[in-house]
Amino acid sequence: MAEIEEKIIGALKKASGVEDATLEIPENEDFGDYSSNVALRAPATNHGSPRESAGRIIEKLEADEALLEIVEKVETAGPGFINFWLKKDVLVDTLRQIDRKKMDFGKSEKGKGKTVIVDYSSPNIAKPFGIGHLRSTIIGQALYNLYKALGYEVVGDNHLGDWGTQFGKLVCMIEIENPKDLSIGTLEKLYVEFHKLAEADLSLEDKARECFKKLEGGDPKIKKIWQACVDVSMKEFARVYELLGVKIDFAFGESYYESEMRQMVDNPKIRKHLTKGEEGASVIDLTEFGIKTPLMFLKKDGTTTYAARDLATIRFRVRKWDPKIIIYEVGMEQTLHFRQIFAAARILGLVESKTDLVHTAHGLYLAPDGKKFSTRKGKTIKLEEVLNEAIKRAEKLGNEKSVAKDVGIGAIKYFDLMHSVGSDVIFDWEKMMNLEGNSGPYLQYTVARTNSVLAKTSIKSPTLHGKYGDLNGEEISILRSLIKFPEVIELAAKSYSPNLLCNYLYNLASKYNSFYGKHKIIGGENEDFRLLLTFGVGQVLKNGLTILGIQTPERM
RNA sequence: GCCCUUAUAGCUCAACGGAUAGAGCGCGCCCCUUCUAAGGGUGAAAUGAAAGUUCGAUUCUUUCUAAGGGCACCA
Repeated sequence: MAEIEEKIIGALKKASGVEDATLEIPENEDFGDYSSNVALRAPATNHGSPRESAGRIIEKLEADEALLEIVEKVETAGPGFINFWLKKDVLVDTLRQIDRKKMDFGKSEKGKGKTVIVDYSSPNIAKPFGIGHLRSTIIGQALYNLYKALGYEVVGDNHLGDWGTQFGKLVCMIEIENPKDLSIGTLEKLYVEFHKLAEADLSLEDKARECFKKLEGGDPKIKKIWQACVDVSMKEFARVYELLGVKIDFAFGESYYESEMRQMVDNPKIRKHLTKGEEGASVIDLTEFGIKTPLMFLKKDGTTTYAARDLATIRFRVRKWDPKIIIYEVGMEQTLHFRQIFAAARILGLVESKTDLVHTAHGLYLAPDGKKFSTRKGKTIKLEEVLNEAIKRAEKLGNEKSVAKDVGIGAIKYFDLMHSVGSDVIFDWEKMMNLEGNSGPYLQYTVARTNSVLAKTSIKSPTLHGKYGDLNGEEISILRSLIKFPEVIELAAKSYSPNLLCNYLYNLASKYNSFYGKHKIIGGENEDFRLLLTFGVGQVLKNGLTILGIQTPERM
């Protein structure tokens, strides 16, 4: 736990004289529970070889009585690492803590009093909820939960794409084709149709912009069509969110910032930064931030851009929540856009330096040919189809309906989250629905397995009475994993990388399953201890999966 | 043309500048008279190329090659 780590670091600083001494958790368990490279890092302050100075540091550490209460042995290894092994009692004490804290094990108060805004999901109105929005929704929700676990005030905002020229395009097409119904399917067809026609008829783009200008000007007829599009889309999205089990605190959407934008344009402090670009648009120069492409604030016809809406959003959020961090869980194709937005926000003085602006820039789902899915050409995969297919496959394995839903959705979510945020993911039906190996269902299955073992005993909540015998390698290895759970949560949040939590949980589950296959729990030696260990593993897996937004069925 | 990102096993992905580069799928073999075989065990198999920084480089820097994304009136 964190206290333990701090104690060791404290002792290490005293013994080595290195002020910024750090500890790491070695991947290989032969190198102890914690490891430090202080002896390697500062050859200037030490004399002799790294191994020799490591030896001197260890001598001092071995005389540190406070340290010896928690550490069993300290050794030097390799080129001069100092490795620490924790006492068994300290490791076993983790189980008692898990038992005491239950769902709260792993949480902390580190973020108390600070607010984090997570901008995520943000689908576009009048387009189907595609596979492309899965990453933002799932990763965003995981980040939301991670920061919440660290005690932050967290605000989730679904920044709906419900404004802009795309509606001009749609209104245009609706006027041309005059369709009988405005279902999402029709809207999508019209959107694709527009781009097909616009290739031949260049005036169409201008016409769409005109329509958008009317919408921004408040034309009641066009506003009505717009509202109908929004309503139909929201109904569609609600169904997907329901399937995913995702609830987002707010959904202000881009249209919400209309008046905010007008205020900005009228504000002289902001106005003075706007210059006329080559073709008559109002732009903000960003060269002082090393960005050559100026940011377009207003188009030449005076209508607002996506960028203006994002800046207005920052202004609003800072005023309303005074956040420490604003996380934009948005794909990497918008990297330049956010670099511009963040720079412009500083230039316009919308946000102070105490607030971090973060763009996670996740990789995209690519079609099997390695290319981007295109909404303009209507080439997307609908998320709902993917989710329903996953549920169907889970049902085939003999699960009842509600369990099949948890398992199918769990598989999809885990597949998404296990990839490092930045890398592109090739969409593959088979891999995505994987129910075996390193997968969501593997983790869920392991939890169900611990439940099943515990259900076989008459004891309701296992406790450790008195002494426990010698621990075998598998047991120690599991304990070492369990103790690290809180640190993993912190690291995953800090680096905006839910995949680190996935790795950890998979590793823990696989250690437990290995132990399970090798040793008898009920009726075996150390039964009390093993039951408590089983309970601890189940609880930590459950806590971790909950943070990832994955359900854990009791049985499967 | 300019900018950003990526390159690891047959495939899909991991690896705070650290020690023997980990998994899953696929392939080979083994384990249900034992607590959930959606499991376990075991075998073969990888850092795009070349320099540099460092005690130590998959990780940092430079060049090259390849792929993906972006570059003002889409969001």
